[in-house]
Amino acid sequence: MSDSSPAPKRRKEQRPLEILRAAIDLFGEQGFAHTTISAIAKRAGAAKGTVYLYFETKEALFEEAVRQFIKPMFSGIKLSVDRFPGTNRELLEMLIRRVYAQLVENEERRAIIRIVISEGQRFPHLGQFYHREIIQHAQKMIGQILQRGVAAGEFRESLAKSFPAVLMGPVMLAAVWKMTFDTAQPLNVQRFCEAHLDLIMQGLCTR
Amino acid sequence: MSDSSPAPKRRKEQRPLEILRAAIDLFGEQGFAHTTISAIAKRAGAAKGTVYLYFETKEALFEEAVRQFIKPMFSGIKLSVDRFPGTNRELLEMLIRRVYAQLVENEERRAIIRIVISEGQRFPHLGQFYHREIIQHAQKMIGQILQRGVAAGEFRESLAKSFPAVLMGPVMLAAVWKMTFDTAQPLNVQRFCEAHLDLIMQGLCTR
DNA sequence: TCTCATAATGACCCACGGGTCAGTAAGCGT
DNA sequence: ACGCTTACTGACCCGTGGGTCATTATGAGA
Repeated sequence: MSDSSPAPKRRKEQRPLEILRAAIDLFGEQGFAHTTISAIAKRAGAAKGTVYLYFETKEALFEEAVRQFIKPMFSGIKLSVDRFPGTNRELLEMLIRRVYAQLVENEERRAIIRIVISEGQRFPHLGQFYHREIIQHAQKMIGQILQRGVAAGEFRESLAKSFPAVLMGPVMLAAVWKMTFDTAQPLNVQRFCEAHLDLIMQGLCTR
Repeated sequence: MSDSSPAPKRRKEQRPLEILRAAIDLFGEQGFAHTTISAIAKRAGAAKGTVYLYFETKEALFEEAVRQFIKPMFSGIKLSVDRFPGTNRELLEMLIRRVYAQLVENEERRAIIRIVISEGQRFPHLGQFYHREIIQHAQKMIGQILQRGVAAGEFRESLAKSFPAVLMGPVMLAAVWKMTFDTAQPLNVQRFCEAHLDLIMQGLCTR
């Protein structure tokens, strides 16, 4: 018997993780400055002092919490580019759909994005870390798909190969929109995604 | 003699504007929570109490400062769609170039964007205001260009007409990149803009 | 059941910063 | 010059929240 929630005292080495979870939730909701250690402790079912048992300072807790949740962001998106059965066009399409599902439609992930943007100035580590863990991998993956697609005659030679990120522009906009303008004008992510795919695949101009 | 900086006491009805300028600078650099009224006052060459002569609370000052600088953002971008001499394609191209120049390359404007994203949760007014003053106008303008372009046979029928914002996605990404990842991997905005135009005009796929 | 190492607690300390207000001094009218 | 209005000042007040630490509670081993 014992444990569960009423009196799960003592004997816990999963405490740090519980605290990190609570922390990332609150930092995402309220930002760094407006989140108190007491609030984090309470949500984690612990006392304030317990937090300081595992983390030196609020800053340290913050950085570790964000890192903890940046790491797995890419694993949800990663797909084996090498062994994909379909065309490169289909692969790119699937990748983009997956990014919308993983980054735009998922509230916790959007919160991470907001945190990185908001606190990027005061915590340059975060921007660098996010770049290393997500952006770089994504760039490489997209670059690879483009290169193969061109070789296979599916894609034309475009400037996008120097800036793979340009393909993901609308994703960033959708994420920001959801966080910022959604009350003013709700965004239908599904249809936005379709418009995005339509645009980058076909372009605007007639020929 | 007199005035200038050493002892510009009293007699000022431009005081509020000086304070707003100082405020927007610091809010942009450090965010809402980390900016102190004393710091704003000091930068404006006034004492703390003076700030409270013109603004009720820190929140009020913040909202007014941001509004003050959101308003003119669109005027720098606006162009007369009706009487443009060139093609719709040229018009769209010029519009996008101008948006990069006004929003991405200008540090103060980027700061506004970061503020709206960062503080959008705690100050929903801001998101709504930005949407009303910038997003809505921009959507209308782009929608108009697309519509005419299709009518003139320059553009194909695309899903972008339901989501004009999708065209501006890469702009948002570039702005965020400059604020967040630029130390990790500097962004060449000029060339990024070219890649963006290339992409949306021509698309990726061969035909 | 008793002991002891240590996980956990929360009252406490104190720096910081939003907001106040009694006092100061700059100009203006006379 | 002399007052009088009022823009302006900054020392002060006090709530908040990061960080500490003496004390308590827990449970594993004897």
